[in-house]
Amino acid sequence: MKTEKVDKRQAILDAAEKLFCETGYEGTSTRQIAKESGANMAMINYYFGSKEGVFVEIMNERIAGFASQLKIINEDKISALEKLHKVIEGYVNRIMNNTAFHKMMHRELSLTQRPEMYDKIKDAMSQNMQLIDRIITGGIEDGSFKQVDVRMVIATIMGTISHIVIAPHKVMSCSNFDLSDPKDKKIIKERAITHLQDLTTVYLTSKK
Amino acid sequence: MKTEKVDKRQAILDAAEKLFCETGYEGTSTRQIAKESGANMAMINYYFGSKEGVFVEIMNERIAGFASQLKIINEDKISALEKLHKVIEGYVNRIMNNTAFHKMMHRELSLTQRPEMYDKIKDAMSQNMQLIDRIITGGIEDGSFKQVDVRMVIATIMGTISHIVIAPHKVMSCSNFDLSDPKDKKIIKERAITHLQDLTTVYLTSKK
DNA sequence: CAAAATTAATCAATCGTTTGATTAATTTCC
DNA sequence: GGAAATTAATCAAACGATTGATTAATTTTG
Repeated sequence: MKTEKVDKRQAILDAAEKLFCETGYEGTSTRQIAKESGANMAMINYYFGSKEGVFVEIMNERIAGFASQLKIINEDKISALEKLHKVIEGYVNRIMNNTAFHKMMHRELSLTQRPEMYDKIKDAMSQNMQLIDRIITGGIEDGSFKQVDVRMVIATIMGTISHIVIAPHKVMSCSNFDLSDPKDKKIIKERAITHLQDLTTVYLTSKK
Repeated sequence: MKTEKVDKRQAILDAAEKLFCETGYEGTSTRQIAKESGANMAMINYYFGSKEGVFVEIMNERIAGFASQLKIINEDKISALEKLHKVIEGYVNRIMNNTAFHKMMHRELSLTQRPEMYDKIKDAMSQNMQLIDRIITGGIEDGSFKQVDVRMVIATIMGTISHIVIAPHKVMSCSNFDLSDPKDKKIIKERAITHLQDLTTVYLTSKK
């Protein structure tokens, strides 16, 4: 029995995601998607209505998966700093395990073309920021953190992670790291986590 | 005298840059560029050979302008921390005065399609990183900075700025900031500079 | 006038989508 | 249970529209 014939619908989604990540939405044709997935071109419209329908489906799936993971942390009975460290670890892992999609998300965020998508990504991002905001603000209020520009600290946490993913790897590190190599990815992940945890600890708990 | 008839060539470049920023390279047609610039379609190929020729021209101009500005700083006879603060200020100003182009650059960086462009952006970014690297490394060597993961600190500086520019503004700040409003832009710029200078100071010069 | 700039018209290629037909699977009915 | 009817999945071919590019003719300019 071959594993070949699984699900044409899913094959289209997989191929489309890969191509969208690599060459962008406008840069990917339905014919490429059809060829890459092994499906007939008509199947794209049959299942998803349109090319944009495929895109929306992909983004919705991914965003839903993203949102569900992080919320429990803020309810833990641990210190604000420990919460923040947990969020950093979770965030780094999530993004660096989905680098291609994360790039695509950022690309979409910098376009004005598909407002529906833009709003969806914005909302998802907004939720994450609010979560971190509440943790830091909580830490400030209970005196364990000093007074800081909370939104800027959030920009630093999220921005650092994004930059590591987006910037070319040979630029990031002096040696020849490669994020597609699982071994190197693990090393970079740990460096990122260590750095951000250290940075936030020093910055948020330093005296005066 | 009308300001109308200036330079068709430049009009094409201006229109193309605006459109490329708004809707991406693949998402912009030569006909749109022609209409927006008031030039005939054939003029695009007449002056630049091809659509990609226009794009390359725009990127080259911008990147050249970018690279020329920052190098003097490292030769100043000031402390490593002061150098770093100057770099941060210069970097924030440069990027936040060219948000549209910066978004486009990042978009291009996340695609695999135009290797020539990719390499060009990579090299420009690499130069900037090396500059910052030398400053921080210098500070560590002369004992004014503590031992840190230099490349990660750079990712934090650059990533923070990028995130402020790329992330939706209503998400960044609690109130309704708008980067296209010069007044709000100035406020955000100063917040960003203050934050990053404060952060690097605390982090790089903290004891232990 | 000659060179440069600009135009409208046109090109082949590709785009996303739709069509009508065919096969495979499922449900309905006697 | 088995023929008939219905639905779902798949296909090759073609659709009109748009793409980037080019032509040849015309206008502008020095």
